[in-house]
Amino acid sequence: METTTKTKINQLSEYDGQTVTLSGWVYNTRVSGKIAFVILRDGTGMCQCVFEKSDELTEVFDEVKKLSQESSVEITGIVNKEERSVGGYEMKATGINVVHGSSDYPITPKPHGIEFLMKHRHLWFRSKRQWHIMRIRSTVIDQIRRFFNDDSFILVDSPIFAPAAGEGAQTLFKVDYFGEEVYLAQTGQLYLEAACMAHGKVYCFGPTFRAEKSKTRRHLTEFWMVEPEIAYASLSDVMDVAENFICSIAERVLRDHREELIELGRDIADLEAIKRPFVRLTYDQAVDILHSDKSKTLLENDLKEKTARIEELAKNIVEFEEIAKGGGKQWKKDKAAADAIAAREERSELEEQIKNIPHHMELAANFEWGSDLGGSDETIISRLHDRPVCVTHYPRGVKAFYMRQDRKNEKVVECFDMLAPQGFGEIIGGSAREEDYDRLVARMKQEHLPQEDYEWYLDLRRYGSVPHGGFGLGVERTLAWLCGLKHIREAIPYPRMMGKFYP
RNA sequence: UCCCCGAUAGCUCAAUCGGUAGAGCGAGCGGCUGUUAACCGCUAGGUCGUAGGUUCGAAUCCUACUCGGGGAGCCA
Repeated sequence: METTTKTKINQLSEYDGQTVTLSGWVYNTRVSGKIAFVILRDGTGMCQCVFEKSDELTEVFDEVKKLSQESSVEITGIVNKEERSVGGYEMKATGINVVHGSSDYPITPKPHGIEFLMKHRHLWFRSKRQWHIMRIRSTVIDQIRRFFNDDSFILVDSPIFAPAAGEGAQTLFKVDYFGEEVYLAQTGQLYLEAACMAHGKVYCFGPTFRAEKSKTRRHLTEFWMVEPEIAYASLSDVMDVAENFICSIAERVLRDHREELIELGRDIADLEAIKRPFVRLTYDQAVDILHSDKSKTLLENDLKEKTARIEELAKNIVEFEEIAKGGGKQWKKDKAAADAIAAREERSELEEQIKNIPHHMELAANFEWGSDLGGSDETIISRLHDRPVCVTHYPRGVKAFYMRQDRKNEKVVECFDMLAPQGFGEIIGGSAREEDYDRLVARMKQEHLPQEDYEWYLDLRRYGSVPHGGFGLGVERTLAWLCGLKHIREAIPYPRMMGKFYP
């Protein structure tokens, strides 16, 4: 094969009419008697390469006919604008070099089950949907760094091996550290507070580990968290930063990935609504909402809507199955069968949700001041709003020892949880930190924390203590929310969940 | 820790009341010059998750176990 200019698929518009070479992998092929279409992907996009059989190209054509999915190839041809083709450009191919012929690629263009896909995560990346998600993840992470770097935050990463267990030791992973017991960190915050007193504005960004025995669509045992910490900041200062931060991520993703979001089925209008001011509620107000008719009505309507939807689905399923079993085009039958499966899945999901609604109503109605908001309570609050909601000033007892006691109401602390809208739930948790030595020590005693393990932390209150605060944002939950993913496992390259660590 | 659902061809799923194991995709072969999950014809492909039990007969019923999915609690 002749060598020509090498280029990438996302650069093709610059080479209209020219002969170039693309290097990539075969995504799909459609071969007819004398014409063959090869969808090539090269990491930057997809391009349809068209091979027409002619006397000069007989050998090439025969080779193309045998191409299998995910073979790696270099294809040379003339670039031309083509409305019928996916990216707007296609290639009239004249030559092909098969770098490596693949055979029996496991992931076909037809649907697969989640267990199978997870076992093939290393290959699943190549599929279109996963490809979009990973690109958006990369942008989100870039924007996270950019936001803080542009605002003069200093990156100070915290250790992953952490000595003291602190609160919630049962959710930490134990590690043997040369014969001593240490834990995988579940936050870098305490370390960051120290760095904050040196640099003023700092952040850390890395993986974090939770040994929670949760098997749900919202949980990972290993996930990424970014945590900023700011000196001389009040709770409201910290919330301002958090709100600007979320807006900047939403804007950036909308700017750079509108097409991908649409392909993922995300409602763009929902994301465009992510504008300041966000809603701020105190815990007391949130509790009032839970007790109010508004919550009751929401859930009652929910019950009605879901019940109606189930009836609709039942009808659809019958129709789909009739089409699938009856005569007609095979592809129509295939589609109907696939639709029937999807409808069944949606139905069983709705049934599960309906089953939980009475329980959620009860939880909300009987919610007692002093306990933490549960998942269903958060869902109610966030569903009542079309932009993120910050719930502030939780009771002291349900929050961590380092959170700043409200001087006007000592029963609560100056903290906030940011809930993503439309029922998605918590993506940020943050607070002002207790800067007063005596109050902090008293609180540690209440929690039975061994003071000797925290002497270094208390030093921060001994030498030039100032009001300060920060928050932590879960990258995967944020990405899942932005992309409208049903399950968090798609938001991280190699998900680690309870009982799952392959590949 | 608790509750619900599932396991049949490489993949996704069928199999009516307990009566000889089926289809599509993928693979192989053949056909087709504009396909978009292409299409059409043919071929190969099975220890019905494991171990017991009921029965003349079990993919189907019962029990236990294993693995997977979802949810509760807990959490970002």
